[in-house]
Amino acid sequence: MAAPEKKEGRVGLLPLEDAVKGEFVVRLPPEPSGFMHIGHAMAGTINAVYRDTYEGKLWLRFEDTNPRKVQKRYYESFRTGYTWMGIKWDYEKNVSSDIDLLYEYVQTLIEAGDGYACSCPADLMKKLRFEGKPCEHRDQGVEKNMSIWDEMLKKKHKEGTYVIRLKGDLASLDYSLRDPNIARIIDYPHPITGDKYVVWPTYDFEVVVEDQVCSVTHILRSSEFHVGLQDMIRKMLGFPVISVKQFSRFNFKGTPVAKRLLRPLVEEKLVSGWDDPRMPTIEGVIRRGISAEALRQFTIQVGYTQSEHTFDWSLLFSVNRKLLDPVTKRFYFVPDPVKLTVEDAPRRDATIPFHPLGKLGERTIATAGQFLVPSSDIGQMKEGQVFRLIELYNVKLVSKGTDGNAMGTYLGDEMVQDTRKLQWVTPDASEGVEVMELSDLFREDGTFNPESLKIRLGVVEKAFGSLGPGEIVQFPRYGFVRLDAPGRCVLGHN
RNA sequence: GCCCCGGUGGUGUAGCCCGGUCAAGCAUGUUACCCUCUCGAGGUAGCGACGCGGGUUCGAAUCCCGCCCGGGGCACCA
Repeated sequence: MAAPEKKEGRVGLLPLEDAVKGEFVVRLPPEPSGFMHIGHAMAGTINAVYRDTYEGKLWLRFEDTNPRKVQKRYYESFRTGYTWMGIKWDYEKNVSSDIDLLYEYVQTLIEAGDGYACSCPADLMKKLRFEGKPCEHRDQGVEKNMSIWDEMLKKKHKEGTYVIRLKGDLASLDYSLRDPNIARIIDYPHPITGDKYVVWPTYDFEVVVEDQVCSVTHILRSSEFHVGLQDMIRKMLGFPVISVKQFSRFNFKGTPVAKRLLRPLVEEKLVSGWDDPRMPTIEGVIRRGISAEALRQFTIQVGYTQSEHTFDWSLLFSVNRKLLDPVTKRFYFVPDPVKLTVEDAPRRDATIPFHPLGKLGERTIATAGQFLVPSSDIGQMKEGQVFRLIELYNVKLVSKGTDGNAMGTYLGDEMVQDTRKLQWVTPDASEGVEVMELSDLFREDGTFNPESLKIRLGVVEKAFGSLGPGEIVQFPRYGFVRLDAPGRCVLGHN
């Protein structure tokens, strides 16, 4: 009888039923108003993976239509972030470079009687929209609208005085369709275009035009935008329908991505900066020791859905660990060390491979009975107990000692079953190191977790000093760490 | 208040469109054992879920209705 087949889970992202190979265009639409974060990276991965599967093209398009929010350094954050992720985009543009084109579409709508200039105060308009009533400007005529529009472009009106609205559907139960704003005056220098423009298109209008201009065939992005409104605008402009697939935000437990929550942490110096390893920014993720490949594989594994979700970091860590395990060197790190003197110890030069499979080279450590070992191990043992110094020899604990001076006696080289094994360093071939131990930035109740960073002091073997910043190794019996700066590591996970 | 979208174990998902093969798969987590000179990796086994209530049906995680809960939208933000 044949054994029952083992079922497999989903492998890769679900296919897009309406995608055609070779005729597939997607886009990454970041607003350069903050540093790129892990959610951008995951959404970018999804788009890039589909681009590859359907042999299409990928746009990197900066949605920089609010000069008050946009900053130059953030454009670069996304470029370097996507590059780090291994995401290659086929085309790049800034929406701010298409302003004249966008003006033409605004004008077309006004001329067609679909748009009008409105000077109602925001709160009045809000009230009217809520009640479904037209404002006094709605039917003032194309000529009047055109002359105001011209004046707006000629900078004759101040910010906050006039906007261009669409004649939407005042009766719609979807309130966002009730005469939405498509262009407004923002008198503030733009990092790219300077003070050339003061009239700026709003997102929902601009994105519809840009997707058409970029020949986008599929929209795959997180779900904080209104499909209905964009469809309405698309229809008014005579653009074909585009396939939209929305997915909800990628949240990680204890690590929100919202700038509103993160900025105070930076400003109040509760974290070291936007690149603090506890932060969800790409810089933070890198410092945590997560590899781009791990993030990529993780994204494909979890996929995307429309339901709310909060990933446990352990899901990502597991992927990261499996990628790291076969390629990282092992170095002995002793947290909270205590001295151990082994009596009658033979002088021994221990040659130990950097990896259990022996493929990453080896180092030799000279020993003479003096060691540093973890205080927690000594604390947990009883006097008289036998343990083993890994790759070296057995020791019988004679005395735990007071003030961190344990004593032991040499008990042979032969491996003994079921003995505790301790990593060790020698006092004269080791150096101090501090390790940043991380946990959730925010507690369950949404407040900052002051315990989110703990500094563990310890000593690491001399050979570790040959590594450069950015390298990731495993400290056996402790975890995978990334060398952050000389003398400082970040514990990514165990 | 109104509109839209969701609710599968501790966590993330597959299945739902086209009802039976689902006494619900995979991953993560956790427990035990094996392996390993790491508390890592690998192996084996166990644990653990269809939001609630009705209905249709021989049969519902899948279809219908009501309820509850969560998220998003209703900006001169994106």
